[in-house]
Amino acid sequence: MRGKATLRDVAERAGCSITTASNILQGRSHLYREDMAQRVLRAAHELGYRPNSVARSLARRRTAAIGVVLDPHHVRLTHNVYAHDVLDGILAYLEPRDYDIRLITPRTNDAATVWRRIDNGSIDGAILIAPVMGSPLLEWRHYSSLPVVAVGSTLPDEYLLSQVDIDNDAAMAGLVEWVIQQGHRAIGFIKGHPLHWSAHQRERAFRRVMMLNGVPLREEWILQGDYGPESGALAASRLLRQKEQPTAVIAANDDMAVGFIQKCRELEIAVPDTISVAGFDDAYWAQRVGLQLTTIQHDRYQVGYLAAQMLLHHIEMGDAPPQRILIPGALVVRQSVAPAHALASMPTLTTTLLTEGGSRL
Amino acid sequence: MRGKATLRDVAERAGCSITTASNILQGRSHLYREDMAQRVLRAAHELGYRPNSVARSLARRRTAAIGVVLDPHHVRLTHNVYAHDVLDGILAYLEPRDYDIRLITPRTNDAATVWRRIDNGSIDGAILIAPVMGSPLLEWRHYSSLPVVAVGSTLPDEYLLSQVDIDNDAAMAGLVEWVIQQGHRAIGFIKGHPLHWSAHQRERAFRRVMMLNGVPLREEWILQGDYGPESGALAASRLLRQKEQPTAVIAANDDMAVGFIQKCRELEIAVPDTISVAGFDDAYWAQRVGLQLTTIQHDRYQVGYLAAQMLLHHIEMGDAPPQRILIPGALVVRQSVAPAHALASMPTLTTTLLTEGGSRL
DNA sequence: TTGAAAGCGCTAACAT
DNA sequence: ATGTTAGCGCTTTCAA
Repeated sequence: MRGKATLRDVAERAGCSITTASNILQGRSHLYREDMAQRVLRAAHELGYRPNSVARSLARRRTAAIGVVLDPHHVRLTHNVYAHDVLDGILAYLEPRDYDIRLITPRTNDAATVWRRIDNGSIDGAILIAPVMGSPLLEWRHYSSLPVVAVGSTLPDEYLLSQVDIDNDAAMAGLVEWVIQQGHRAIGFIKGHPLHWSAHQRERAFRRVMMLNGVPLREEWILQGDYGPESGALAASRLLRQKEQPTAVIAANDDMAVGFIQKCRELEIAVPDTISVAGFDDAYWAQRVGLQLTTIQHDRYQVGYLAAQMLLHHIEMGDAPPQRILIPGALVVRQSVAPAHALASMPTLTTTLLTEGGSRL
Repeated sequence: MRGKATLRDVAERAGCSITTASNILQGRSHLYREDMAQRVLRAAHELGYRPNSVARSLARRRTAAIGVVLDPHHVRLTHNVYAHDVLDGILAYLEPRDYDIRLITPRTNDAATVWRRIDNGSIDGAILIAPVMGSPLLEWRHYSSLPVVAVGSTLPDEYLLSQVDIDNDAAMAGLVEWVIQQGHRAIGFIKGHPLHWSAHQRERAFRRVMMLNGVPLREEWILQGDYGPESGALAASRLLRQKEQPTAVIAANDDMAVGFIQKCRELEIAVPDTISVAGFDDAYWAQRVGLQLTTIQHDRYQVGYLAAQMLLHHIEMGDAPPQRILIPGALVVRQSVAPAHALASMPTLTTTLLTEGGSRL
């Protein structure tokens, strides 16, 4: 009963060679006589035989395991809402395919150390979760020949890294456009963490769409944040202290938007009546805690799912060229953004949207 | 440079036997002459040698990896706030000790299948995350001889399972007592998911303390929930439709409390003015989204950390007898519970508490 | 239709 | 102070 029986035991009990037992247990019974197959199968069952995956990996030279590596920058998994959903998607794809998942959370920035941990022969490939700028994970090519896919960071082509991510640029562009169409001309922005590519991509989209629409960019309304709720609150106190204030603020993610709104409440500034606030990410809680945040929703689960699929593809194909998949987001209109003036005319939308399910931009 | 160099290559280049190379690379250089050690180390470095952990595991008969197994009942990791924190604690303990973590999320309830996946020789022990009643994970003893620690479920002794959990009973008792001391005599309760031991433990504590204090238990105010926010909302609509209503409601967790409060807002019932609501768990968002939930805080991270520690202990000690660690919670008084009547006298507290940091009960 | 033999890359007695 | 040898449990040619 106990995980002790080896293939040799099975073979002995079935009265055959180890090879035979191995073949039959791997489903190649058609090579043998019916009764031989039966004997082996029965012996294995009676002994409660379970193949030792370590030995198998060694012999096969593949482990049927992949690594999920969290960038050391993201100290705790917990507060990384992004990672959970992605992880779920990864698991959903890999579990039925009998792949094992190793969770790797390096605590150092030394690339050699990091990669020694990752590529120690125990996995066939790795998914890198949201590598930030300067991350040791990006030095991949120097230290490893493992197939690798990055998720949660849309990296410049130079990195030659396969990646799956949400389309930050398009989604933010859609959001900004929509806010402008709500009649706002005085719009602030709270930037994400400067080490995240997504922060820059979202900001760039914001600036571009503002300019394209001839809406003046006021640098004093563009504040640095770090994707954390506190930084949103801080931005609020900074912004709301200024003499002139925007009628709407777009935060580069929901956490900051929530922090911002909290601070507004403390200061007794009405959202969205006095100031509109939009977020980005559709974080789990943002929708259910009475904030009614207007935001961008995207399918992080899908990101993980596709990344796993892509990785397996790379593992099988050998050295396929790097690919990039960007998944579109959807604008979710709730109640944290109001039209700029009651008098403003409602312009025609150029993007499709729903009032609470979300649709593709 | 590429993960190809084997120990044999190193030995060859250093001009020594494989054994020598192995010993030196494992830190036993004191057995050899200074220059031998240097030669080996240099050869290894030049070749970019990295030991193959699979081969090492096979030879050593231990893998230096542990499994973290999520009960199949918890479909998605994502929505299991509990799991994140625990996982963080586990990682924090194991990562520095050079243990690998395998994440296992069985999708079936067939115990044989589940355990075939878990105990396939690739881990030295497992941490079972919140096994529910009837979980295949609990059939452990029939299928595996792996050291195992359960977290997030305080199981009856019969299971002979080592476990680390929060002290549901004591914490809920403290909370209920405190609510009563706020002057409430009409108190409702929303139960957790019936398959969770914690749900029963929390309910039992509620009932006990109510009786002990001579506060009448009204069954129509004790509603079934399932730990999800929607079930809290549902309970609210059911409860608030009744002719007589409690002045306070204790939910078996924060998610349900949040759902409850949301529904109250929809129905324009003031919390805590008309009805007080207390939660349990101190979920990440409950504190920051303007709910100001009075709740029980506990250190889930610590649970994970201690569980990992306990597991390693079991792995080293062989078959130590099962242990149980219960971590106390702390009452966190925020603003979702008000005194029952302005006129009620403030009773002396029998538990220590803080108004926003929380302290041990 | 079956089995012998040679590994996979490393460790660990046990020599020398 | 260093090397020889025998595995760990399984897969996989290659023969028979």
